[in-house]
Amino acid sequence: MKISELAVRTGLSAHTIRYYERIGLMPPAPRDGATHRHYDERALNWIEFVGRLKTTGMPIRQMLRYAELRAAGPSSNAERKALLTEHRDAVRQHVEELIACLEVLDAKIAGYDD
Amino acid sequence: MKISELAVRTGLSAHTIRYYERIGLMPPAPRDGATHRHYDERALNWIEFVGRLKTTGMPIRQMLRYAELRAAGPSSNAERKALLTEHRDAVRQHVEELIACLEVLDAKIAGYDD
DNA sequence: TATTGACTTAGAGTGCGCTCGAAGTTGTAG
DNA sequence: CTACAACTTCGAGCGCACTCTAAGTCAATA
Repeated sequence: MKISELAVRTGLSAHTIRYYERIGLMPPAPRDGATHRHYDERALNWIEFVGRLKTTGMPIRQMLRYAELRAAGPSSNAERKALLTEHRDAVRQHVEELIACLEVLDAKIAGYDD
Repeated sequence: MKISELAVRTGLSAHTIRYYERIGLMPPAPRDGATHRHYDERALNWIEFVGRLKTTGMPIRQMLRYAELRAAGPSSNAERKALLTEHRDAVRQHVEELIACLEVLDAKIAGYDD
């Protein structure tokens, strides 16, 4: 697919997709006759996964590390797993924090009914 | 207390506390003889609450709106409650999203054991 | 074949939330 | 009384993650 289609399907702008490639967050896209980028489903899946990392608060620096490991092939599996595990644990902790904040918010909101 | 003590007790820097005052996120602190700021427990509580709003992803713009309502006194209670309720609902939704992402992460991590 | 719209690059600009530096003033400890 | 640490203001600078502009190239349609 063309970059415009990928943009629509991921909800990103074509600008942002090129930016991701430029910084190394996406592998260089193959070109139609050395000019226009074209993408397959794998690229779509990757962007969707990156989106989840982003939603869960992973900074781009760390995503770049993961992308680098991915590009290095299966030999990096152990390190990739470690990276994701560490991130998952951080996310779990953050969720706990948010739930605690929700209780404070609920109490504050209830307080306005006095 | 002095700004340095408030800084220690909130985990913010004195720079950041002054910045919060400058942008209107904190009411202007009373001064010791028109010079040094001094704070009471109420200021500490406010910063802690602002910290929870921050943790839960509220942008400063919206905090400013809340701070403004707070400064306006009890007549703004209804609007303050509405603002917090809206925010709480957004946080709840975000927590749901994070939990969904956690499932994806768990699956991905488990996949490395194949 | 001519036009139009989507693509390309390089680089500048934006908004957020601080964070720091400089230069000067004040309050306390010795 | 002196030294010095902590305070003050103002404004510049920073890191992040885009976001946009300009100027040019390419491809499909009328």
